Amino acid sequence: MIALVDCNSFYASCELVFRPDLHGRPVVVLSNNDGCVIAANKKAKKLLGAEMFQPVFKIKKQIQVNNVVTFSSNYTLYGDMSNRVMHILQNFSPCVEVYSIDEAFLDLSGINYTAFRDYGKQIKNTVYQYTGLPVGVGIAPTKVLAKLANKIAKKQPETNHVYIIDNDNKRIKALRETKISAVWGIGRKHAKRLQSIGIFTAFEFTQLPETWVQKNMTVVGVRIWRELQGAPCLDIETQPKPKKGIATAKSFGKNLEDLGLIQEACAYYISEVSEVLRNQKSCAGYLHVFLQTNYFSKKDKQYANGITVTLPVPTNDTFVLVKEAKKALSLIYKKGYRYKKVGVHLGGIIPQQYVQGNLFNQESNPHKTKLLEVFDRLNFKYGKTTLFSGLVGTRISEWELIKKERSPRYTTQWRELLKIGNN
DNA sequence: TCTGGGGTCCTAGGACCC
DNA sequence: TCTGGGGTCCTAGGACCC
Repeated sequence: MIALVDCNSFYASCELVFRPDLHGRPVVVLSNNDGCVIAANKKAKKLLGAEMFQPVFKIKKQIQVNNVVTFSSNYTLYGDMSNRVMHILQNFSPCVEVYSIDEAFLDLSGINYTAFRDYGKQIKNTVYQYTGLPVGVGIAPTKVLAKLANKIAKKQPETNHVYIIDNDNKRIKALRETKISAVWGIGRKHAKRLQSIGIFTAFEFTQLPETWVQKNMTVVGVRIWRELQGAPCLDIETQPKPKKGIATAKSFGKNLEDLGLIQEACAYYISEVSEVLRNQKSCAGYLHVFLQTNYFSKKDKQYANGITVTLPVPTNDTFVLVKEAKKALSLIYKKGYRYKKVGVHLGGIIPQQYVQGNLFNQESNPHKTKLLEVFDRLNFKYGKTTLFSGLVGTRISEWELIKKERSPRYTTQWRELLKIGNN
């Protein structure tokens, strides 16, 4: 059996842990640049309804009228809280797959099936006791069914946030009650397609012939189809696979026209992604850079372009990558536009130890490798921008995103520790 | 005025190899 | 009428996830 543990309204819950004064109030968390709502607690979902994931300016009124508390996103906090949760879960199974920032699959083989209910409760209670975060637990024979069980645990209060599918009656019942669009792995397109041929529930989907599913939804669909019938096709992946691409692209706080500033933002993103690259001990073979104007704007002239640079030798050296990125950017930059976003993407990623030099390039410089190690260590210990390349510049506030209402980084910065009392 | 960001997997088709 | 057969690699596009 497999358990899926999922934190409820994760971002909003993280904020509430440190703001008990807000309990019972509607709370939402906003995207980068405070543009859209990306998370909401139950209360806020109820009040804002389907409108929820709209851009903020469109639902400003409802937010005010309903007295909704808004937070800018604080990924440092969410990331750290997530790590704590995942650590706790390791105590409940030697085989844990961290599936996303707020959910994990646990292999429960070896646990007696009569004990699942207690075990699920224990997981839920322990996570809550240690972190203050509420979770739901779904237990079933396959991943897709565990996802489904988790959904039921969340929706039906009488389950007390733990639901188990451990026999065929329960499985069929769950399938009948689940809309096809709510099945994990079936997105908008396939849902529409299925509905058009009269398939509305997960159960009806399982009644389709396998050949139809294979033909119209490829092997991906077949796996879901089988898993819904209780046949496991998806393994639990304990070891995170090294990333095949690492990207970052963010809107600016305001539109930029000046190439120099855009290059500095780009250099900053490069230092972020190359750090990730070094962390997983890989090198990138190519670099893609793109920039674009604000495509929502009706009055601005529009322009978007991107360029891919193959690196002479795969590298994870921030300085080399920044230099290449800046050069590339100057090739696609056109004067006279108001740019909204720049992005970088590292690809062609291979393990560090497989990097081959080429005839015209020196082997990498050992001093430089040491230097980058020191970079990463200091920035890990004292915060992201303790040490940075001069190519990034010091005008970050000119392009940085707006985060008006970011909460303190309670758990990772000494200066931002939660204070209790008046002094 | 204001509109998120970062990933994965699969398939088909083209270009190429011997 | 019949025109070889078996591969790999790369890319673009589509679908999905959180």
